[in-house]
Amino acid sequence: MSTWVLHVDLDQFQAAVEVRRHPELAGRPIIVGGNGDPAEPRKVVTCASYRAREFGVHAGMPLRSAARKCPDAVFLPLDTDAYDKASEEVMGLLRDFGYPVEVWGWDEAYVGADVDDPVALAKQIREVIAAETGLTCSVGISDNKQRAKVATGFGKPRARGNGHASGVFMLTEANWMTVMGDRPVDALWGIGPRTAKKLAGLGITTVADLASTDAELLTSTFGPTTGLWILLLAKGGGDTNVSADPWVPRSRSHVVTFPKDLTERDEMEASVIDLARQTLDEIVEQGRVVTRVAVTVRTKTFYTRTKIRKLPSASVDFNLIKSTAIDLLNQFELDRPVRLLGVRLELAPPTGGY
DNA sequence: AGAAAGTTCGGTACACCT
DNA sequence: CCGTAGGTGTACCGAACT
Repeated sequence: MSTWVLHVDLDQFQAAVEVRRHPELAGRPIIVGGNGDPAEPRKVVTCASYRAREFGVHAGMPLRSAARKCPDAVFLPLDTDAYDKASEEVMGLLRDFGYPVEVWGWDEAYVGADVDDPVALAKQIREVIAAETGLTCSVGISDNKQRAKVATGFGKPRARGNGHASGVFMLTEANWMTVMGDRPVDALWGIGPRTAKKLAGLGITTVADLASTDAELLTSTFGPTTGLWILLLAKGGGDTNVSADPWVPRSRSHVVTFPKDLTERDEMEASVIDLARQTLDEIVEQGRVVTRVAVTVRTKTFYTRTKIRKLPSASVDFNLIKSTAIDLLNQFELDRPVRLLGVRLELAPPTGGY
């Protein structure tokens, strides 16, 4: 009996939730993002349905670009409450299987299970979620989280050929190098464009290249932790622990991108105060306390910097947090138009009892 | 006295998801 | 040449402090 890690990932989550409550939209290209206005600048696609992706639309793309590529799409605003609720439905069903469930955002979770037939379990999970919620998901199976997540990608509808695939893919020691060896390093979970570029500078471009690289070279380039970690990832290793403990947020933040850049300091201060107020209200509601305050500024030129300050002691005092945030804001030059402002509150660990 | 070594803090880079 | 959101987390580095 082995311990398996299943990665459950809902397909085109936000678009699927929208179709579920607006069945007449089924089959149409759907683009969820911003306030649902495709003409709105400075907003991006949060989720494109598979139908919309056929037009080259994908998450992170400016809404206006998406509108150009797919003018007939249905554009919808984000409805976070609806996604929260749908996510909870799914996570509840997953927990009902009786295995530890580690929730990873709205539409993903890891399930740790000691079973003889993880494929059968994966199929059951897909069936139950589809039957109970009308939402579809893909499941990746492995013995650690990173490899399971990579596996899910091969189970996704786009990766499936003409209706033959099950939405389940298993990736283990047995097929890891065969499947992954020739793929670029950024196919690994945790290696993005920057790290891939740095690796390319060392002549390392594929997963097999990376897996056979000398640990010494990697640690001297990426530091002791990251160097060994990416080597482990390339060999198919990863984090094997699935924890059902509830997630405890370390911070809470909000940023706002202005429709038009701000040039007046008064406006900037007002915005930072708003953000601080909103963020503080949310963390107070959750019974949390602030330890550090950070302010982010992004200028017209996309130059983005954060300044951060520790409070003398943990606090929920709005006046203190407000004045700290304004101090931080005033540490910036602020001589160029400001595109975005953000406030992040870092939180003390929750105190034990009640 | 001075070096060494650990801890805290501010700041940055980068990663992930939609 | 155009346009590039929002949210959260970890790693690392240098300087200050101990």
